[in-house]
Amino acid sequence: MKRKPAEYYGYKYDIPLDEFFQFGVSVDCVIFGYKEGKVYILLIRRGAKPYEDQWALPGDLIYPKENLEDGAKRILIELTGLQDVFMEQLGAFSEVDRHTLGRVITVGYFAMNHLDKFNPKAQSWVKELSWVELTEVPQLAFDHNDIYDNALRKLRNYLKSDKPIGFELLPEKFTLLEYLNMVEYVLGEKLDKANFRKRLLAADFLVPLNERQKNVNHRPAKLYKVNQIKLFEK
Amino acid sequence: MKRKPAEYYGYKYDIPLDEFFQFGVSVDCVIFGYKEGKVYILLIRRGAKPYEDQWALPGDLIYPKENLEDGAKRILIELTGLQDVFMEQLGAFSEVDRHTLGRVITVGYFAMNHLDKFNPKAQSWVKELSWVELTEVPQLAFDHNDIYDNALRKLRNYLKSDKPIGFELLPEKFTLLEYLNMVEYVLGEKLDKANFRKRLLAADFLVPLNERQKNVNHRPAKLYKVNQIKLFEK
DNA sequence: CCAAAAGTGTTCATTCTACACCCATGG
DNA sequence: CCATGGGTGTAGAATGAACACTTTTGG
Repeated sequence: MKRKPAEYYGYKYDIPLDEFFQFGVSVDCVIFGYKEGKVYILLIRRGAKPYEDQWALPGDLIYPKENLEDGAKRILIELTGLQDVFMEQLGAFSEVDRHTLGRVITVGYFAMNHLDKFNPKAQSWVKELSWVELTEVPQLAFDHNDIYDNALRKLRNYLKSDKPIGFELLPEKFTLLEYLNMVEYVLGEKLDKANFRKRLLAADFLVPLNERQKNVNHRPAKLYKVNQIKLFEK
Repeated sequence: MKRKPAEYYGYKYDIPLDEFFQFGVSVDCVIFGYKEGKVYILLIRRGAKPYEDQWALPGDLIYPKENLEDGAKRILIELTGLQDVFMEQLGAFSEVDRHTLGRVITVGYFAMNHLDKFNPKAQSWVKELSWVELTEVPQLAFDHNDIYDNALRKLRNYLKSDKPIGFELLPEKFTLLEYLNMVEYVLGEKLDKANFRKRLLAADFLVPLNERQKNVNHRPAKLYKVNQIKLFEK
């Protein structure tokens, strides 16, 4: 995109206008995944400087003709093949010295899905890719721990809220207890089973299926799925 | 900030790395102000292209060595003289064609204060400055209406939440009814006076003063101030 | 029959809501 | 005395927390 000289626009800055246009912009994604009772985030081992070989959130510079959301979706698809996933912006992180490559502002994104569907594939620019349990998240490159903390806070708020977005983490069919266990895992606290069931069913986001668990050595639980429409209305 | 050549970092992009570093980054502030029962936001009439002469949120490109928060504070101080005001990030707005000057990503900021203290002063780059009632916000330049909508939603959530941040809007000493009227104005709905008082006082954010209204032709109301410490703890 | 998890019911305390009513001041 | 807003009390409904209990399956 060619720019006209600063005088045209009437700007009067104390440094040349060009120096304002030297920022890089990146997105970094906190991708939560759930499988068999545990919640993970997707981390990469960096294959490029700076912080080469260190663990980091998956992220990338966005292209000159790309907006942030498309950038975030691109990363998600490249690494996981996932499309049409719940995604939300976390905010911008902009400390002057956060990136050694130059002045780079990053915007965090938050995504959720269950892990049953896919095998993440490392791209050329990534040395290693791994789902890491929430309790095991190591020190990360850049300010990525800040971004992660932000995302975890948001996830917890969602799980506690009237609009339990956390369903996105579960497989299509799930039991109420499976959902409860996931919530307890993320919140790090025990909740009352009976009250949890009642509140959840009263909220009317779930549709009971004519299906039950199989091959369990106890009374099989009823399976539910999400009523996407009701969830969206809230 | 000088950058090393792309090869040094091991990046392999399909376009030269320099093209990633041509973004401008700006902040735009939604500054809420309260006076005598009404809530306003501060708007400027632009003195530079693009959108010259149109109404817009006050904002500016951030400097190469400045982070977003400092940029937002700078704008607030330049236009209003206000320092140490409650501020919060709203998120990034990044549509590719949102700015004709070049590729500019903007980050919205949210601030609140009461208007009794100060007279905003237009800077050289601003043709006109005005406090506009919430109900009268016109069409704005760029995507500024989106940013404003976002901010208003946030303000409403705050006023409804357990942590009523809206105190920032009020003068140092205020009556409960004054606060109620402000909340009703912003939410656009009537609330029950008795229940509002009870909930507010139970939340324990307010300190009653040994002072009452003067020269009113009805029973004078007790004045309160905010217990900043309690508010911070929540 | 037992173990284990599914699922229900009941009680009590707390909070919310609606609304009636009394109080203090200026004029 | 009245008008005006300030300020309180209460009853009933709704919600939430704690916990005991019943049900259904596999083995």
